[in-house]
Amino acid sequence: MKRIADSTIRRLSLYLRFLEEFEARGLSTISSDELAARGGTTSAQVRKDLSFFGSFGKRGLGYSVPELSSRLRKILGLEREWRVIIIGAGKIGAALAQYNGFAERGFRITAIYDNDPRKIGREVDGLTIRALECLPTDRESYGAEIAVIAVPASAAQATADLVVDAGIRAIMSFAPRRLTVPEEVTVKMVNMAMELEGLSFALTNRESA
Amino acid sequence: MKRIADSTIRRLSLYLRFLEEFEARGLSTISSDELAARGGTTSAQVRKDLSFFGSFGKRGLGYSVPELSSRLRKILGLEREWRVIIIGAGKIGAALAQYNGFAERGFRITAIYDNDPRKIGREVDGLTIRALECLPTDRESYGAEIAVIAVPASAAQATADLVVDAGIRAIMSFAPRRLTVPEEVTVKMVNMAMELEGLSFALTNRESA
DNA sequence: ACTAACTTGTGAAGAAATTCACAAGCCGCA
DNA sequence: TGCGGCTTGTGAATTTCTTCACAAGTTAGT
Repeated sequence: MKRIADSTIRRLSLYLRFLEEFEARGLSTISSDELAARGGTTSAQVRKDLSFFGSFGKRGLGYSVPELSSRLRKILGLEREWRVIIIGAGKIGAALAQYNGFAERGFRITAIYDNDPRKIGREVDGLTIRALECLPTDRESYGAEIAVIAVPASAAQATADLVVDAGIRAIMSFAPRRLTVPEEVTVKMVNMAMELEGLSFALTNRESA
Repeated sequence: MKRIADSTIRRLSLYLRFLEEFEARGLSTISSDELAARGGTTSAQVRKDLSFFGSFGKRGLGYSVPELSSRLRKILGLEREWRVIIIGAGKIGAALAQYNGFAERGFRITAIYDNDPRKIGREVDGLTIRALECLPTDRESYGAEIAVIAVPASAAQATADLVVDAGIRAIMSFAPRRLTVPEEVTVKMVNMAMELEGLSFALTNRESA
């Protein structure tokens, strides 16, 4: 399969959301134009995005909402549950552990780790914070596929090494630092301070026309 | 000024982080190659990114760490403090209010709003949750420039309209939905469930070569 | 002053992503 | 069956972003 752009996947994920809303409202078909309007893109973009994976629509009619959403779920790998562990029980880690939005979309948080002795043993939303050293052995029982790294930037690489050793192949990192990982491991960086700086830039350099 | 790509700004923000680390370690110069290595990009990319704003380096030598970081701060508009209000005191909103990372980078959270009567009046990290209706009048006193929208998707657009009316021109939204705003308003969407779905896709469609 | 070793800044080339534009197909109706 | 209205799927054109490659400039050493 030809390599699919990141931006395409992001949009598919967005389309899926809209389809689910349409599904909930009982609508049965939708056109690329309607999907595009919701997602802030163009109908050609929607069709191109979908075309990488097949032809799901009917000319003259549009897409069947249940069918397309089921196809997208399949493409995105959302027909199964994914187990997620969180490393770092600080503000971000704890907030993520408590956030319901993940479970709703099939990402179940199965464990949270920290290396601060004062935090270990405490509970966050029903999960006991575990010692980071336990991760390699715990992994057998939890069998998680995804790790969220929410540790200070200085510890991020070591943490990444650890989870990679534990067999995890997907990382979402909140540390503003490139992680060096084997090729088969996928890393997504999320950094809200960076997003805010983007807004700061926009506010500062707004066209003064 | 020619339009600057979003990805460029994101990288500048990242470079600035590395520069600050270098600064803290007392290093005085850095080459585009070193910056690139940290950021997971190429030296040509670094130089091109910087070239949109001027020539900050010395051929043969590299960049002065203090000078470049000061330049970047200026470009990104980080020489001043920005006031941020948070709309929505749910899990995400509350977590953001408590998170120190923003204040450290010059984004001061000045107010948090919700429309749930049970939440109004409660405290989050020293801030009292205020009624959403108060936003238009409060604005005078707070004079915030940036709004973080952390409300359910169904309320996102109405919330956006409200903050735009209040004169805010920069929005960071956690709702997976396109917000329709006047041209002069900048919106950044952040959605962690979407990021996780990107990982799900990667795990599912990993090359089986 | 000259050379060797570096590194920047930048047009030009190349790659990637987006948009255009239209043939092909579907539906409903007469 | 044929026609009109609509929407998809997709090569081609276009725009945007990244990488290449090298002249120009800097420093250090002799």
